[in-house]
Amino acid sequence: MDYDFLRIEKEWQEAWNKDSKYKVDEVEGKPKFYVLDMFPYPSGAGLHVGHPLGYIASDVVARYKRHKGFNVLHPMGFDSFGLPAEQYAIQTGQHPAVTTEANTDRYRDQMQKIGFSFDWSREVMTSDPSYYKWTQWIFGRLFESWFDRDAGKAKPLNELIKAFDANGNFSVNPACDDNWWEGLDMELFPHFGSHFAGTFTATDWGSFNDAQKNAILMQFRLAYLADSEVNWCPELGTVLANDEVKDGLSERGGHPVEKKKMRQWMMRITAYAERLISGLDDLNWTDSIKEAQKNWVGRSEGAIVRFKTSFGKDVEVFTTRPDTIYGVSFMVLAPEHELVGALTSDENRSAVDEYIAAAKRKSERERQGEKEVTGVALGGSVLHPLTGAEIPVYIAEYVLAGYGTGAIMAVPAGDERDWKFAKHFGLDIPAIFEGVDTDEEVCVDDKAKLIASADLNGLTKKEAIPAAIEILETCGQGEKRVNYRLRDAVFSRQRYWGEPFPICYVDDIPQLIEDELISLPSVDAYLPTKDGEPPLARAAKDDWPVFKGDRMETNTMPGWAGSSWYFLRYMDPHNTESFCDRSKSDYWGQVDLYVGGAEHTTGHLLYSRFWTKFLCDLGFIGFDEPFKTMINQGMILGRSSFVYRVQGTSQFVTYEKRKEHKTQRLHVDINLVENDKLDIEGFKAWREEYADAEFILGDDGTFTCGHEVEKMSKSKYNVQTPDELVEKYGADTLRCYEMFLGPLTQSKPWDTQGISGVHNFLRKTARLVSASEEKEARVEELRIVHKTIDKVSSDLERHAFNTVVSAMMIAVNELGGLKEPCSKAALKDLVILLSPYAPHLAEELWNVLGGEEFVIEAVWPKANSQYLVSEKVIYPVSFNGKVRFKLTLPADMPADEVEKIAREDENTLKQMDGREIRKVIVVLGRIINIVG
RNA sequence: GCCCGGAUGGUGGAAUUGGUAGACACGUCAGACUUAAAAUCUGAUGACCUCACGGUCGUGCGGGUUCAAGUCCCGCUCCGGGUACCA
Repeated sequence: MDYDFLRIEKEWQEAWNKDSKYKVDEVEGKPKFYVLDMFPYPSGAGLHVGHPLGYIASDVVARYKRHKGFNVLHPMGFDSFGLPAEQYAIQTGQHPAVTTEANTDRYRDQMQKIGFSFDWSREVMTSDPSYYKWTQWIFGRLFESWFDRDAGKAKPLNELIKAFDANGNFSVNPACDDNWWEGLDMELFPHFGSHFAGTFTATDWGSFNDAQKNAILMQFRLAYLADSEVNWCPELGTVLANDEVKDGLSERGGHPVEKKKMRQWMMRITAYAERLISGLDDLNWTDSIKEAQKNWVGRSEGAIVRFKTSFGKDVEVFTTRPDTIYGVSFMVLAPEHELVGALTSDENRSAVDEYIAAAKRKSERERQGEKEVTGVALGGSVLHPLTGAEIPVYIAEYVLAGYGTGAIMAVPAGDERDWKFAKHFGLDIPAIFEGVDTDEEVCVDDKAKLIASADLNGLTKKEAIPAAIEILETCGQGEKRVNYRLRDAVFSRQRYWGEPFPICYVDDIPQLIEDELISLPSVDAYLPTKDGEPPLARAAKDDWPVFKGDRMETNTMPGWAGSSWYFLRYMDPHNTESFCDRSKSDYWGQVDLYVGGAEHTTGHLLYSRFWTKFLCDLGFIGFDEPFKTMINQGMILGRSSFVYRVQGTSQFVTYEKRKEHKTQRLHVDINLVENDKLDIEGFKAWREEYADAEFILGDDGTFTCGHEVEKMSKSKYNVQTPDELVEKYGADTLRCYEMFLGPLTQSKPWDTQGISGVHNFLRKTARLVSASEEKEARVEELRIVHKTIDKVSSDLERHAFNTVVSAMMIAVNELGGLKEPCSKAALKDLVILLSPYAPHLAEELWNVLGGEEFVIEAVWPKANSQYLVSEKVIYPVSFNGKVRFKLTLPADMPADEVEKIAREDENTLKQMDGREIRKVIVVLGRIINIVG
């Protein structure tokens, strides 16, 4: 039988579609399994072979779980809001929705050709109004909620208002910024004065007008407005991400970028900091991802310490080592710290200003990477809270404004960086550790006992920390504090192609527009306005589908808004009454297996967890972690091919002889190369300049290309799309090959050299089946098949996708090596094993073997242990660990008998050569080791 | 700088709990079939020494534990990813 994969794949895809084989519904009583893939952004370039890697793995699992009797939810959709479509719209004027649709069509088509078992009836698209209506709705819930620190969960805002009505803010503990009242516009509260410290009574609250109440409530909402510093590029009229800024200029166009405070929507993810850490415990994720998330949240325990100044304002520092407070000899502020100006003396001012300006020009990254010790003294000083000593104040890049309080107390004796700083500037290093000469080296020993530290003398770090905090609390100069690195997330974007906010303003007070879809208004251009307003500001009142209040919010939501909850929408994609009916989310529950890249560790995965926890707190769903088990697939790198041109000529020299000439290495399109041999005619036709190329061939008359593993990119001509491979070898081959390449989690080069081996395996399988006969299965066939069932099943359970393919290859080789043709009965089980990997061929072969219905619905075979045990064991006999010969013995022979036979074997006598056997180790069924 | 991965033949990789290192596949070489080619099939293929039998070395490097180490421990090197000098 010829393996006509094109016909087979087309036919069976049509057959499955006709019967809607992959459409699922909730079935009470049937166990569910939810397999989710990374949400793709449909770019104009289409899928390349790296994309399907994870999709194939998840599809294999989905199919396997169906065979095992699970009701499998395996959906696909598109994260279709995004910058490239907007960029294209700016250039061409074409509405991004048009581009997006064309791109999603291409993606869908490509995926369908690979034969994924997605339930396409559940497809969602974040840019579809019927989807983003619910993204807006979730935003609305966040806007109308606060986080109760005492209860550790989010609650509706009206509960907070009730509490304010009853007791002011004395009996509630809502999550908010430190010194939240500093975020208020004090002009709104003329009667508060400068001593207002954030407490108000029920009477106060009752006396507030709407604007005042709103301003206060804004400090506690989970979605709130605040001034946030951004990279503003006036020329582009837009805000840039950190990595879009290089040396203070925009990467695109090289325009100046300035720091600017802008009123932005924010998400209070910090309220969930603790739960984002503790929730990791129950997840089946790799330790490295959990670690990265923990580090990102960055919990550290320590204390706030206040240092007095001469002008009445304290400088607060956060420290994890309050025990070393008597070792403080100077203080360092971030260059951006608000008190820098007040602490700077006149004679130091110009040096300070210069340092600040230099720091400002550097990106955050550059500042972090700086190894040199830099800083400058302000001239001013603060008072030590316990000793009253004058502490000089510096600014330095290594102190970041965004972490802690943006100020540190420096203890050079006990901190590496502070020590280097002190040495560099010749500052005091007070000795505070017993027996350590901290003038010579910094002390990092946690067991070191404190000296010269008053009441803390003789204590170790562990004992002294609580003691120090107590001292500070007693004198009112500080208190215990848990600090997080995590910052609230900016949720506004000055873009067109994103979700509009369901917000309008009345007298500058934001109002939530409930129960109405705010779809994107049409605009005349997708650029910011001349005044730097976002593109939506171009829409006139009539352009808006809904226009309320004085003006509409003109920012849009960021890319992660829609992708933070898509896994929920898949459960109930067409619901017009709710984002997802509770009965559906109760049935499908958490995602049982998520296959995605590690690049989303600190973005998408954190935001999804945040939204899931929030929706759970309000009772909209019944679980508070989205992804129970996660596998992170590795990157697929490209394998570039090169030709060598003799310099200054149009002569090209084959790889082996390239050193005989002075050559230039040029990328050549990998489509013109097979097994490193160049298609010379194709090469000549590739580009006009090569039409007259001459070739210095190898001794075998062929032209060999060089190669290198690089990132896949258009400019390197090494992009491999799945389409060509599907056409050339078939989807089943592509699927098997991507799995066969190696462990899913590892990055690896894409190299089509090995694909023929996998294709061959499928062809051999087809041949084996077509040669099979209707007869009873023989024991030797059953041994092979059942061994394979056992191996494939256990490998799939531990997600070892690559070794499954090897195991099936071995089975086919062994069955093919038998003297007689195989029985159809034995092959049927094998074809079921094959079906998750090569569903089309499996379906075809199942049909040939006379299988009932569809193979994709067949019950997964069970390995019969009767065929797994063998009567004999081949023992390798080693001497001092080196294998010398083999002994075939009955499998049930007891250890002492095995040892006896091994001792007496003539090979043993020969190996020992008269020496005495000191010891014999027998591991039953495994190995014999003789020590002598 | 810090954190997390990784390093096994010419290549991708296998070795699941410390127990025969190199499964499976590619590539290469040789052979069969063929007028020839393609396709297919068979065999060889870690390095070195040896006609052979056989032996020595061998999982990035240096040590260690063990009857036995790719696997465990200590110290390095190089590569990849993440990143925030996190006080």
